[in-house]
Amino acid sequence: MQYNHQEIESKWQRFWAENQTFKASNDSDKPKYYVLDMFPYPSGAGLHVGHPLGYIASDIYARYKRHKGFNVLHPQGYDSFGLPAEQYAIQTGQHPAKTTEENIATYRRQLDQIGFSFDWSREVRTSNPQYYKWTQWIFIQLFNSWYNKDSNKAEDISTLIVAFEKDGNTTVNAVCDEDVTSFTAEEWNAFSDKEQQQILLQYRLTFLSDTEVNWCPALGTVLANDEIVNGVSERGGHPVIRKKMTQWSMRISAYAQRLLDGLNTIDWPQPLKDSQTNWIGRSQGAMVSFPVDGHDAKIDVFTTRPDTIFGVSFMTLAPEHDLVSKITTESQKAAVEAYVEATAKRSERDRMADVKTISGAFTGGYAIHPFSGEKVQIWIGDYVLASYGTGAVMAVPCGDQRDYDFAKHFGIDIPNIFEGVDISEEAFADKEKTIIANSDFLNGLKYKKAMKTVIYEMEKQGIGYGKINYRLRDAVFSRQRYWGEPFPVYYVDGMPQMIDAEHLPIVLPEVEKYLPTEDGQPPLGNADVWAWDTNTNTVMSNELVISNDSEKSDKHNGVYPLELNTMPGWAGSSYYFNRYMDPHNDTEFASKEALDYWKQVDLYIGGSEHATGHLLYARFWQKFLFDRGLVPVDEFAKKLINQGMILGTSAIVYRVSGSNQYVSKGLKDQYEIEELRVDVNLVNSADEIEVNDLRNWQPQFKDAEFILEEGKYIVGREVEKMSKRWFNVVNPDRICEEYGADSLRLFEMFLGPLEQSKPWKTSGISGVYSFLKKLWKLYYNGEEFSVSDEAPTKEELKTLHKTIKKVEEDIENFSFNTSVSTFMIAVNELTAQKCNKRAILEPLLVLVSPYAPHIAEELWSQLGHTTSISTTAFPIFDGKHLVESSKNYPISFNGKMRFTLELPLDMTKEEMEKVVMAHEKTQAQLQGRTPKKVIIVPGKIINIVG
RNA sequence: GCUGAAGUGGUGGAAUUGGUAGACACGUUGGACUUAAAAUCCAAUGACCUGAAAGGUCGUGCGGGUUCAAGUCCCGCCUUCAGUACCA
Repeated sequence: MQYNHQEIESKWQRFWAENQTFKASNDSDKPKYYVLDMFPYPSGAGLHVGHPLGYIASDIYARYKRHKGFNVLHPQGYDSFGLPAEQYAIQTGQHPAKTTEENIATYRRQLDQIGFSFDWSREVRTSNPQYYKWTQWIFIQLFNSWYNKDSNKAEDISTLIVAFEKDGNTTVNAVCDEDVTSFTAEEWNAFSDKEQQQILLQYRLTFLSDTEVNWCPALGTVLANDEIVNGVSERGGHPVIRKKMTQWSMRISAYAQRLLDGLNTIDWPQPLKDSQTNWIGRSQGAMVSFPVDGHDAKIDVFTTRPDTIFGVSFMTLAPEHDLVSKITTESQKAAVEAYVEATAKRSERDRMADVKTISGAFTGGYAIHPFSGEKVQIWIGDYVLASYGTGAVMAVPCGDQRDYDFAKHFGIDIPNIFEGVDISEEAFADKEKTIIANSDFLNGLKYKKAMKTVIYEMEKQGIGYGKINYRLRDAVFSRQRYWGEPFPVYYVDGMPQMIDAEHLPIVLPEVEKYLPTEDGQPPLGNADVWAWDTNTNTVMSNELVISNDSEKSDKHNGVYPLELNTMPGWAGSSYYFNRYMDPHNDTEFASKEALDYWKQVDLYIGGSEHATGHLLYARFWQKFLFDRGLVPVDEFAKKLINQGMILGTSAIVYRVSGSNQYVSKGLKDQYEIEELRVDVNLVNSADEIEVNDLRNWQPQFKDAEFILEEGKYIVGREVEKMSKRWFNVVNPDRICEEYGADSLRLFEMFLGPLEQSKPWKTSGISGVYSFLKKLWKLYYNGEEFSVSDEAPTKEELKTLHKTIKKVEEDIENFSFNTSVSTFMIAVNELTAQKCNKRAILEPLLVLVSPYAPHIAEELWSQLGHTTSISTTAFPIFDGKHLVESSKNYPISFNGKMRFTLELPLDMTKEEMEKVVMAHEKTQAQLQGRTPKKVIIVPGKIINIVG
């Protein structure tokens, strides 16, 4: 019988589904292991061969862990809210729920045909109301929490109210808005309810604020920093501008330090940790106040080099800084206003692209140096960013290159405060070599000592204080989109109110148009039924409640407007790993028992593109949930692996410019040509394309002429991202049909190291396919299935045992590519040995089964087993039979090489010592000296010591 | 500019972490089987010297170094990819 992958694979996929083979139990005596993939966004294009790479790797590991006796949780679901479904809805009027449903069905079919061991009974979908009920619930918990810097964790807002009632806000040490005003207990108690709510909003972990946001006019929504690439939107590449809007934000900045510290406790790839570290951007320094001459105002600046404060010769404000208009003198007004206007006109992108041009304007105002009392000029310049620090810098031209360039350009003084350093050409920024001079009480001090001294002095005189600044901004949480989680929020008198948890979920309403309303409100403004009735606690018609206008809404008997924004894409993905533990729980997002049992993800596999998005937000929510006692651990994933991308190999034809002639690759240099990408699926493994296939493919080739070389048309190749528009997408359906899922799985692993990006080349799959056929033939020597019960030979055992050893090591190290080679060697050796012995072939199947589960199950059942191979224990290497032929060992004496001996690899230490000793005795006799003692030490060299 | 990763045959990639470089696979070439093709099997395949073999020389981006021994360790360059970017 021939190896028939189609029959075998559909048979066992059905078997696994019917028997719920991979269903995980929340109650088991076995140790637990949680293997998680980043759940996919179900896009309309379906899966291409690049998508399953990480899933295959995690599936191999999950299956391996089951063989090793673990209770494995290996779930899958869909991150099903998102922009593409909504954009499709805008274009076609199709409801996003409908297209999402269809796309999920396609994904599920494609995933099933690859034979993953997912526990589908735990599937989650972020767009499912039963799921986003808990997204809304967590939002409410964030709203009801504040961050206590003394206990260094999030606490219930009620503890903050108690503190306010007792002492006002002067004694609490909280993370809050920067512009909170201080008040006493008496003042607090005298505030109106609305005033109190406004103040509390400045402390809550999710809060409303007028923030300058990244507004994308083309998409009609705000974008988070990580959704912008090079000044344009990540999706679609539309321009992005800065705009002030009232938005929900998440106080992730409260967790900046803990997000940094936590990185030391988790086994994540270093590059990913580095990019999170950079994103959080911790810098240590001081906050210093410079009074403004002649005004009742001061300029606060953050600096990492307070030790250089005596080198300050001017200050620079961001053009958007609040003080600019106030301090500008009459004579400078025209110049300053012109500069501010010019800066506002320049897009963020321009400003970023152009870092060379030095520009700025003098305000005419002066600040007073807090130590020396000297007057220093105040300038504005666009090299100072409004969004970082305080939007103002103290300029030390001798110690900072940008300040230096600015001073040189405008002819400002550059005083030197460093001992023995020439600053005539450039600034001097080497902290380690710094010795301070011309700086009063800091003279002669080195960097570290100067830092301590100056900060101490600042704090003593009330000029400033030591401070740690973070680049990490609070995350904007509102999106002007339809296809996202609605907020569980309504407004009374303009103040946000949370809907009681018992009334969740607040289900996304139907709308007729998915675009923003005419007056610029988010799409939910189009819903007819979108107001909150506090009498019945239900969503009702918003006919009466037209806007957030407080006067109107209050007149309507407790019916209030609901929040019109929806949550961003990362909301639902920030806790889904906890929901998998107990996905059908209707009273909690997961029960305490389930959370305590599974605790955290043991292995998480996904792409590195989520480094500063999902993976940072998820860590933030987990820490928050941990603080509030809702989860048992404060990092959600112990180990993480970034799988590399599988790239496409595009095919290129060359059109002779201005004609309908296409020239083969080898002759293209003789013409002036343009490159065109064509469907890779038309090209064979020799880069050859049939011109008739091309003619039929697209009308533009129909009447084309082809200039061939040796009768063939050869295409050019280019490795790039798999994408429909490059026509280089390879569909896994085709591969599964032609070669089978087991081949696809083996081949994706065989392509190269998991973490690396690598190009797909379908021609290479024949190697793994013929491996499977050879494996099959070990059991089917003729037409009939046959294995013998004879005792294996030493050679056969050697093959088996070295395979066990290597494959186990490989899986533990996630080197799945090399174990595929190991299987091939094993099959070739066993074929050569004509081995058909059960004692060898049965354990071999278990080794192969994580990689190629279908063929393994089939042969396993033909071997007479009635239970699934996935419940079988992984074979154990007995340590005895691994025998290599021999190897030359250099023998050294006092570190100098003396001679080499050929020793078999399976020798014990004692045996080796004997042989080497005998050799040494002979040598010593020949040389007429006394033999040295032989000691085998770990390592490659065998040492003889005197 | 900064941070990180990586440079090995025609190609993807191995190399027990300092011990016979190029495993395994693709591709190519030759052969067997076949009317033919597909499939399958066998052999060769880093470069150079020699008709071939035997044998030898050179070979892991470049230049040095450490070592009995370097793809692997150290120093200095070059190149590619990824992330980040006026962060005070």
